[in-house]
Amino acid sequence: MDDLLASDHNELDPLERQVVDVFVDGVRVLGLPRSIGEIYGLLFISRGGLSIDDFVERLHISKGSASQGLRMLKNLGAVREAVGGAERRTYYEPAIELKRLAGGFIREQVRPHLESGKTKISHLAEKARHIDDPERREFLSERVERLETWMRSGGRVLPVLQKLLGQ
Amino acid sequence: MDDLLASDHNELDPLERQVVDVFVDGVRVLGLPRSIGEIYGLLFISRGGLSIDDFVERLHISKGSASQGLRMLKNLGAVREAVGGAERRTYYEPAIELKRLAGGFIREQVRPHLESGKTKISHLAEKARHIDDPERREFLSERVERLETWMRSGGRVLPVLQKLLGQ
DNA sequence: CCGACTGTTCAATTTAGATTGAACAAAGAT
DNA sequence: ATCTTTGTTCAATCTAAATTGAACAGTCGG
Repeated sequence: MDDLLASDHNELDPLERQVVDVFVDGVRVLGLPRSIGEIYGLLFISRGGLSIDDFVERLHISKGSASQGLRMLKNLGAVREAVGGAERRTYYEPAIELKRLAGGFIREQVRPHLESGKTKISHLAEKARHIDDPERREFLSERVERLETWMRSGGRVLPVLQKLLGQ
Repeated sequence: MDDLLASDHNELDPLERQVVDVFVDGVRVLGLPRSIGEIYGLLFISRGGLSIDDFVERLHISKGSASQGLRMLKNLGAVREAVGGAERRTYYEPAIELKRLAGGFIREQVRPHLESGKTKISHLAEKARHIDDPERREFLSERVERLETWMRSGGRVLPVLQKLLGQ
């Protein structure tokens, strides 16, 4: 609307760059793509909301990357669309409560794997039960049972984790 | 020593394959390479120790992969060399206590990142303190402080995690 | 209705990092 | 001493996944 002819030297200043890098590192540990870290990191040290084009210009990433990254971050509950703006353009704000971030990650990335793992393992348990050779059956059943114990431990740990991270 | 002319159809049977796949999935969630999951998975459902060539033959991976994978697994405390063998060849056995596995992963993969993160963030905090514009300084300091809080939470959670996973 | 603006999609490309395999080192066996 | 057996190293290669960007869909303004 205003600032026609916006000049294009919106480079990240050194401090911003460093914060973004911290998040890039952070998400890599979690197995998420770098762009996710960059986008969330930039949001995290910016006052007010940012639009897609802000990410494109300041991080030098493509519009496609920004769009997909923001979608994932929304799914993780790490980002929300700013409300109330009478604008057409949508602005994004970061969720900055660790509890919420951890919760989203657990819900979207951890639980699904845990669940599918449990399923596969219970199929394994069934198969193991029908092995002919008794020695082999016993051994494999014991190991599969151990896997089941692990999964249960995992399931029990997650809620505690979430509770502990809510301060 | 014996079995000269060992025939080479040591294919994984379906149940073994499935167990290995569970571990392949598992390690991917943890951000570790597939070969790590294959090697550990095969050990996990095998009685007695396995040698490097067992992994090469049965998993169809290269000797290099097996060697590097076993090294990483040793560092993680997930695998140990079998003792007592009068053999030249070294045999490997899996550690199957979840507590030990989780402990190794936390020690080798999580803590280092957490520590380096803490360092970077305390540098950031220092930098933020010297920003001229008071509004910007206040905002950035608050955000960096929040990062420090996150790191502390992370640090506090790990021991609890380890305790909970020890049954 | 048309044109400008905003955001999404997905096939093609790029890239990070996992895997390979040949050369090498170490340590027995003969 | 030489050959064999076992395991490691690391530059080259391969591959899975992230990123790009052009085409597309939707929507608002005039």
